[in-house]
Amino acid sequence: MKKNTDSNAGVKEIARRAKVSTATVDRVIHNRTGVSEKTKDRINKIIQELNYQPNVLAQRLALASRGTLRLAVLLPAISEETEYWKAPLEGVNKAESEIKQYRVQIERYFFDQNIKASFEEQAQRIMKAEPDGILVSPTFEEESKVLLAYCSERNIPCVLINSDISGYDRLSYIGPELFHSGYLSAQLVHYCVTKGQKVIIANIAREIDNNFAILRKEEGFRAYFKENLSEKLVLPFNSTDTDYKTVAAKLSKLLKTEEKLGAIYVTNSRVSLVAKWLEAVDRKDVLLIGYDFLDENVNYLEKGFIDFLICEKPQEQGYRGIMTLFQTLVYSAPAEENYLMPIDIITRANYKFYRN
Amino acid sequence: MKKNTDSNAGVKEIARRAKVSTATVDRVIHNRTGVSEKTKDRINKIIQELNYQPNVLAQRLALASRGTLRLAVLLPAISEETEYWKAPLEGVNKAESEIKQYRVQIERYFFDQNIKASFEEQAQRIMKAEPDGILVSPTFEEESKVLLAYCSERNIPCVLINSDISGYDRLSYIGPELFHSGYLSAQLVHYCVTKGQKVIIANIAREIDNNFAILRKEEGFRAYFKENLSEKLVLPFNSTDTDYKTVAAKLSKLLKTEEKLGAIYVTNSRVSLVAKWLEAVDRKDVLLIGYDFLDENVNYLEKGFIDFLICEKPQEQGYRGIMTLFQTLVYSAPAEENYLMPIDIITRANYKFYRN
DNA sequence: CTGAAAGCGCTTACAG
DNA sequence: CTGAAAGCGCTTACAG
Repeated sequence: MKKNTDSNAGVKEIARRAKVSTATVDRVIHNRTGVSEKTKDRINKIIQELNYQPNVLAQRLALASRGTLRLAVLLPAISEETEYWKAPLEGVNKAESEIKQYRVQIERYFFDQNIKASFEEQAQRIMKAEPDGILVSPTFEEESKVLLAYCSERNIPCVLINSDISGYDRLSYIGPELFHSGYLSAQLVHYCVTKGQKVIIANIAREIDNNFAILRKEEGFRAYFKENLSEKLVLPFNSTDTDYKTVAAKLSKLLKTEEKLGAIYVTNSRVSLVAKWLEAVDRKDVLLIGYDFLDENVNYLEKGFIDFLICEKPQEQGYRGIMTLFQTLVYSAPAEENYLMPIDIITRANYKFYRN
Repeated sequence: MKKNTDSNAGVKEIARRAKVSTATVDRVIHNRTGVSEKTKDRINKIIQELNYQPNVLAQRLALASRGTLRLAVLLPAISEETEYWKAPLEGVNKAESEIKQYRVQIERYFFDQNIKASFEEQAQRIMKAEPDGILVSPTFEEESKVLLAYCSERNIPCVLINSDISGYDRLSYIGPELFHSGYLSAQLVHYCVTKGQKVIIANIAREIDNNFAILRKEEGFRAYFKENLSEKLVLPFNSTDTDYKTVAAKLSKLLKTEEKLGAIYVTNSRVSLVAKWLEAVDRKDVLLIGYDFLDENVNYLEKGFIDFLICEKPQEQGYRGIMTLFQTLVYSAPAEENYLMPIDIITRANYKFYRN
């Protein structure tokens, strides 16, 4: 077996040809100081000639002798209310198991989605811990900005997942493009309802007015109707109570005054509440669209009460977030500023093959 | 910085505790012969205690000193007829660039999808070359079986992508689950057409009767109609001519006798031919579903003549195929016998975010 | 059945 | 400004 053909020559070969040591070659490769212009040029020329590609394996292995990299992750806690956040965390775990060889340590912090102060508190803890990189789901805008400012100041890379904060320094945003997510849902509704049927857009969340994700999806949804049908067909439904009983009562009330109901679009993963209600009032004829590949939702998908689940790969968001931090910190690899997730459509017929 | 905490002790630490050399530890780890039961047990116990996890990096780096691994890939050539096969090849290329550090060499062989003999010929060339592993898209069943028999005999791992051959030894099948792909399409049609409308199922391919993929999708499609509507609504359309002119003429003829046409389901990537025809006869009202994220198809998706594209990640099939061979050959990692791809639904509203 | 030693390709602390 | 040597954690050919 040949080795050191041009295509896989290493630092040794370069050193030999340049009549220097591998240490000097290494210095040039990494643009470190302390090499005379003359030798630098000579070495660079040889690197060009050989089309040198570093062996990433060996690089990482050698790097392992350096200190541990500490990453902090700040995510909503998994609550009874929603298991959504399990998925990004699984993604983080998967990434961790892949890179733990390289002495990466991940510290996990959780906050209560409904309590602003808990976010603030955890953010403070992170800043005290001084990690090398941060992954955060910026549920609360103002409090997130504090964290982003801290990172910016100390040059700590910070990746946002699930929702973005504009106008602030961050390494990368990894998550859905919300407008088109709503727009797509409207398109599906359009395909499935008959002329003149009304559509409910249901926002079910503790906070709606500050919930950028919900508002943006609604915008996209309405934009489609404006372009292709009429906004008059869209009936708003808002509930800041998120328990089944209240939601069901409110929906029943709305139903009384509305006979030509064709579809309901729920702007988040609470779609199972509506599905439960549809089951209770025995209305399989109403098209129901909502979010996220959660057990309960899939359950109603199977039964036929949910027609479409929209899903934006939450697991991959966590996974890719960690990997992005890692690549940046270890190899100074450039990161995509906006990594938008695909908008997956899941039905009763294809959910068995879905991979988060 | 600590090292050798229990969680990242290596062979050295094991050797120290067992009072043997690392070579012996290595033998035990890899179940090699030539170690006395007694020391074997002792070492295994320590491995358990320390919850030893090998450092994959170091493993691979050390392995690099062994010979080159030679993989053969047999795929349809990219033709003017369809650019579909570009994607799996790109996946192969991506995998190659990730693992080329480990001295893996990939030899690519291409055959003409329409010429059985060309498949045979290339298969012969591969068998002469005696590669360590094979990735093949088994377009021609009988000829593929010859290749599979060869692999089986010599214990060469073989991965099939895109379509499967049952009853033969192979390491793994990576590709779509065709029945549900057809079934899902029927479900989408069901959502979108109104009562009593007819649906054309269009098979456009040189060979139809031997084309397992097409037949199986049709089965799934019909099964849905049988369960939920009626098979009588399904009109067959077959064309073994794949040029636009012939297809268009045939379609126009069929259209004359059929007034209540609601949708057309094309069982492969030739959907753009039908889209072109719909454009020519100005029938945007007909729902059109077909396969694959090809430029031309996406073009018609954008224009509104294609409504849904079904896509089964062809690029990932190639990528994962190579990775599976690699993992198996290098680490004796177990492979999933059937790795079924998700069935992605792409529309005008989400195609911009799709990632093959 | 077992071990000492060299090697995979790169990086670094130290000495000059 | 430069180099010799050790090290990352694992594997292997060779010697006994």
